[in-house]
Amino acid sequence: MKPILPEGHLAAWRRYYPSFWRILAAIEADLAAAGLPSLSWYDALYELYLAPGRHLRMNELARSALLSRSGLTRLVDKLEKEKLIERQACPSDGRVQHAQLTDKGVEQLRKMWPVYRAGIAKYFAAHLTDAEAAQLEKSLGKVATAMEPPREAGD
Amino acid sequence: MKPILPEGHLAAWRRYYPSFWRILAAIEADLAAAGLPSLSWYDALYELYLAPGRHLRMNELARSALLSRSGLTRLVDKLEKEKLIERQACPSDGRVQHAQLTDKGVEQLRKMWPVYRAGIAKYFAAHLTDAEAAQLEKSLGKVATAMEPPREAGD
DNA sequence: GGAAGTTAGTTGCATACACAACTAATTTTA
DNA sequence: TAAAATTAGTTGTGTATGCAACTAACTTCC
Repeated sequence: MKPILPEGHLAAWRRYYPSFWRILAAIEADLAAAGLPSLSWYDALYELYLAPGRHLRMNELARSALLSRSGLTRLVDKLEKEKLIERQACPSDGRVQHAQLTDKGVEQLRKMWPVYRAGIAKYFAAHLTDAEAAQLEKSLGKVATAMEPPREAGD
Repeated sequence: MKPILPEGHLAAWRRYYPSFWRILAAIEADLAAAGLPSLSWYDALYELYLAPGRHLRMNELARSALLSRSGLTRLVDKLEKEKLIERQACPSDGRVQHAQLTDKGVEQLRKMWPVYRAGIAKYFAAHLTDAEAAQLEKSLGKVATAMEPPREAGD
């Protein structure tokens, strides 16, 4: 097996990988220090916030929030207990549950965003020029798009 | 709180974040499918491989391998049980343990690398031109360098 | 040199997550 | 329409990880 992995690309990966982990840990620490829940809560709430009607099926939410379905079930349990979302049975398909963002959920997003934004600014954006950010967005956009539909069947 | 986070930088973050998670999940799946251990094993073994004498203190290894000290202790337990590393008491300081890479550990790295490399190539590098990879390396290098010493005391 | 403080590593405990097995509901097939 | 296959979500179980508390060893300070 000899895949095409030029030195320069490997060097990029060797920056990409640890930078992400360290930024993530720093942001999580900031959230925890502010008495706020973790980024996985934010991700799920934010995906619902973006969705039309502010609701998604569990399956869709799992995909957007980068979780397995079982992981999503547990996360939704916690979010529902905090009344940040509500489970709603789908009238047209008895198997489907919708996760519906509540006003309290929107409020939680508003509380978390300043801390999250500050973390992105401090740990990530502060080190990039406008041009670099634009270039990064373009390059990683291609990567992200390619990975987007995490189907199991071969491409 | 109004940190400097221009739109373009936020857009870059919104690509960076999910692209990383998805690539990581794909690579981990490939490793598991090949009957190999996870990336955290690779990271730890590789850091030891790079270190002079192929050994590091637990503390140093925890930092390089992006783990908490307790997490590292548990990981080293497992690596040692597989004889991929050995714990060695430091002669000059009785508190210190060194993790020493064994030949079997080097062998494990050699088994994992082709799968890991193929994942990097397929999920990451394939979508980037040489110029983009170079630019990414430079930009994320600045980010990574800034995050590098994860000290707890305020900057 | 001995008490107090610091440092390195480990262990107890709690949490977050994935995979596989399960249940229930829908769709397909004959 | 009844059986088989598929799909959505949940639950059982195992694993990885972090934080806080702990132990042991070194350093500092008087």
